[in-house]
Parts: sequence; C-alpha cells; structure tokens
Amino acid sequence: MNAPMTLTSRKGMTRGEATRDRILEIAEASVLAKGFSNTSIDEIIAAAEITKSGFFYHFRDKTDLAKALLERFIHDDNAKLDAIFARGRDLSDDPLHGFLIGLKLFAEMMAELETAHPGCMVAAVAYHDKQFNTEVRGLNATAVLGWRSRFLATLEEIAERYPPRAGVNLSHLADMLSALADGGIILSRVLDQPRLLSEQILLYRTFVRLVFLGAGD
Amino acid sequence: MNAPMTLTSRKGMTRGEATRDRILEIAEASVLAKGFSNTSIDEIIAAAEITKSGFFYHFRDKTDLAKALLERFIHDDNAKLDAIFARGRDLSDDPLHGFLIGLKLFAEMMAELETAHPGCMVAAVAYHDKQFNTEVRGLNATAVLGWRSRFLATLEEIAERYPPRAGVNLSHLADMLSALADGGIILSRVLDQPRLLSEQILLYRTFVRLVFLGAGD
DNA sequence: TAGCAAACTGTACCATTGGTATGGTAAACG
DNA sequence: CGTTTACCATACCAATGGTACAGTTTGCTA
Repeated sequence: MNAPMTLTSRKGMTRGEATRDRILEIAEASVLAKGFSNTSIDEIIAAAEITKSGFFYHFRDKTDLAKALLERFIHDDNAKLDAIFARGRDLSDDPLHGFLIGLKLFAEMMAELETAHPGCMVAAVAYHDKQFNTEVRGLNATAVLGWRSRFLATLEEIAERYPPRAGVNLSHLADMLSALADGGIILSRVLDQPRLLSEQILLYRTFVRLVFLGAGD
Repeated sequence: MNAPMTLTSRKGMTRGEATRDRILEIAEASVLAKGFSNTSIDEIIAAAEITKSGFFYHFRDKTDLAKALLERFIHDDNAKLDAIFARGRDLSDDPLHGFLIGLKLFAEMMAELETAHPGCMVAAVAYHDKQFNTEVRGLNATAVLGWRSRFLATLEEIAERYPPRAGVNLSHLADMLSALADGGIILSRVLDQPRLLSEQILLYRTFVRLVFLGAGD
C-alpha cells in the first residue's frame, strides 16, 4: 500500500495546482463549446465539485480566468505547432518541403478533430475585447505575433533557397496562415463543415508551392 | 411650415419603423465595439431614449435583436459587395481582370475604414452560438453560403477562359476569401493593425493571379 | 507532533442584467 | 369615433458575477 494518495494528479502537483488545473480543464471545454460569456461560474464549480469561495480563491474574477485560459491555450498550441513542424523538418532536409510536409500534417490534424475541434481561444476572446483589461489583450497579441514570427522565420529560410515571386511579402504570407486558421474555424463552425478548415490549410499549402516553386499540386 | 413632422426619419418611415431602426443603429455600434453579450439592453434603451417596454415591443428578446442585427448586416454587406464587384466588372470586359479590380477596390475599402472598421457581425456571433436558436444559426450560415456562391460563380466564369492550375478547387478558393476576411478582421483587432486586413485581401488577389495566370504581381 | 500556511467550505449578501406582467395612454388612421 | 400602433410606468423575478468574512481541513515543516 502506498502512503495515502490524495486526489492531486500525478507529477508533483500540489493540491492547489491540481484544483486550479481541473477548473481550467472544465472551463476550457465549456468556453470552446458555448462561448466565454455563456459559461457561468456556477456551472464550472458544480462540475469541479468546489464552492464559489474555492473558485475565487484561485481566480480574482472571471477575467482572470480568461487570462489563465488564454495562457494555457497559447502554451499548448505552441507545443503542438512545434511538434508538427519539427516533424516536417525531420522528414526533409529541404526547408520548403519540410514546411509543406508540416502543413499537410497540420491539415490532417485539423481534419481528425472531426466534430467540434477545439476552436481557437484567441478568436473566442477577440470579440469580447473591451471587457478585458490590457493584460489579456496583450497576451492575445503575443500569441498572434508568436505565430507570425514562427512562420516568418521558416518562410525566410525557404526564400533563401527558393526566390519567391516578386510582390509576395513574406510577413503577410506568414500572417495569412494565422488568418486562414482563425477564419477557417469560424466558417467551419457556422456551416457545420468540419473539413473546411483543413481544406483551407491545404489551399494555403498550394499557394506556398506556387509562390516558391511556381508549380501547383 | 410643414405639417407637424414627428421624429420619424425621412422616407415614409412610420414612427415604429424609425424607433426600431434607431435601436438597431445603436445596438450595432455597441455590439461591434464591445461584443454582443457585453451590450446591455439598459444601455441601448438609454441611448435610444425609450423604456424597456418600448424595447420589448419591438424585439421579443435579446436573441431577436441579434437576429435583426444579422439580417441588417448581411443585407448591407451584400449591397456593398455587389457595388464593388459590379464596378470591377464595369471596368473590364474580362472576368478575371474584373475580379482582380474588384478585389483591389475591396482591399482599398477595408483600408479606408482605418480605426475600428465595422468588424464582421457573423464572426461576432459565431462563438456565441449555442445560445442562439437555429433560426439565427441558419441566417449565419446563409450569409456565408451567400459569399461562397457569389465568389464561386465569378471564379467559374473565370475558369472558362483561364484554365486554373490543377489541384485548385474553386469552391475552396471561394471560401478562402471569406475565411481570410473573417480571420483578417480578428488579427487586425488583436494586433491593432488596421491595414492587416487589406494586406490579406491583396495577398489573396496575388494567389488568384497565380492560379489563373501563373504570374504574380 | 505542534503549528502554521495553503486551500478550501459555508453563509449571507449585493448589483446588474435579461425578462415578464399588467395596466394605462398619446398618436395615427381608416 | 373607435381601433390599432407604439409606446410609458411600475413592479417584480431568476440568473449571474462578485464581495465579505468567519470557520475548517490538509499538508508540510520545524
């Protein structure tokens, strides 16, 4: 028999960290499914089996929760993108083809999350805006700028070997993937067509090929 | 002296229509600035100088207001797009070049709306979702499908004259403009970079050129 | 093992917000 | 002139975000 194992999840989480994590887990699912303002604190604490006081012990207010959700999402998102595009690079010595492979993996990942893919926290929060303090807006901007610099670095590396078509601004091309992902998620949701997002990623991939190789599919 | 002119706006609007219109005008501005759930009915009726009873005379509930806002937005949006792409067609006999001109006009229009462009009602509503009844979701979908069919028709006409690169699905290419517009608006807002949206439209334009002409800018 | 901080519970309370009910009234219109 | 339209006034209700504060349990540490 082990020493009394409390409900703290594995890996040296304190009780407090475990509870906080549970709250975030529950909140994230609800926010992505129903939107932030449509997710009530009462609902969260019921699911987490804690009291209101317990909730406000961990988060100053609902905005503080939003901030934590964003931080969490951005972290996970970056980890996923790192993994996907690192794998792409592993599979080819060439930066362009590595990127193209990464895009394909990305599209496949999006396609697999058939029903109600996790959506995008940033998009869920962007139209909430004025209600959030500058801190949260800053976080939001940081995430997007992270995507931009990530993809821009890759594109610049590619451009060294494959001169891009004149008139194509690499920074804009980097932003395009972010814009397409966010926009694609919205269209997917509104039309209830889960595949739409990955189709758009693949179309972006075609564009990248045309820009650097001058060849389509 | 005219006969006693009430506050009904010009053009044969009845008193009721004028009030309803005033409510929608005020609500739209607030929703686009602060989000839907962050716009309170109390706030609207204060600005419109009516009572709560007056508001609920015109709208069953807040969802009914959302529906009216969407209908209004979709109508105006379609009118704008009609005007822009019709003008593009006027300026060239060729469908491709007409479309390219239209895209440039579109980008210019987006760039002119410097600070806080009107955003996109559809995006503002998409993450609210579950709270809205099927009617509103249907409207939302109708709007997006409207864009798709609009652009798809144009692209198909172009494809008759200019065979597109293999592997480029025209329906997806049509959706791409919608996705880029919605996603571009989000990025614009989050980064506070109003020009980002029009840059993305122009990049889409470059893509279209590459697909049908095989030539960049 | 005592003690102290962290992590809560329990209870009570408050303001805002969306919404309902109900009765009355001024204006437009046929 | 009476009916319909377009409201106003008042009162009330439930859900929700949030505050206040006192008490209790848990777990580490000296």
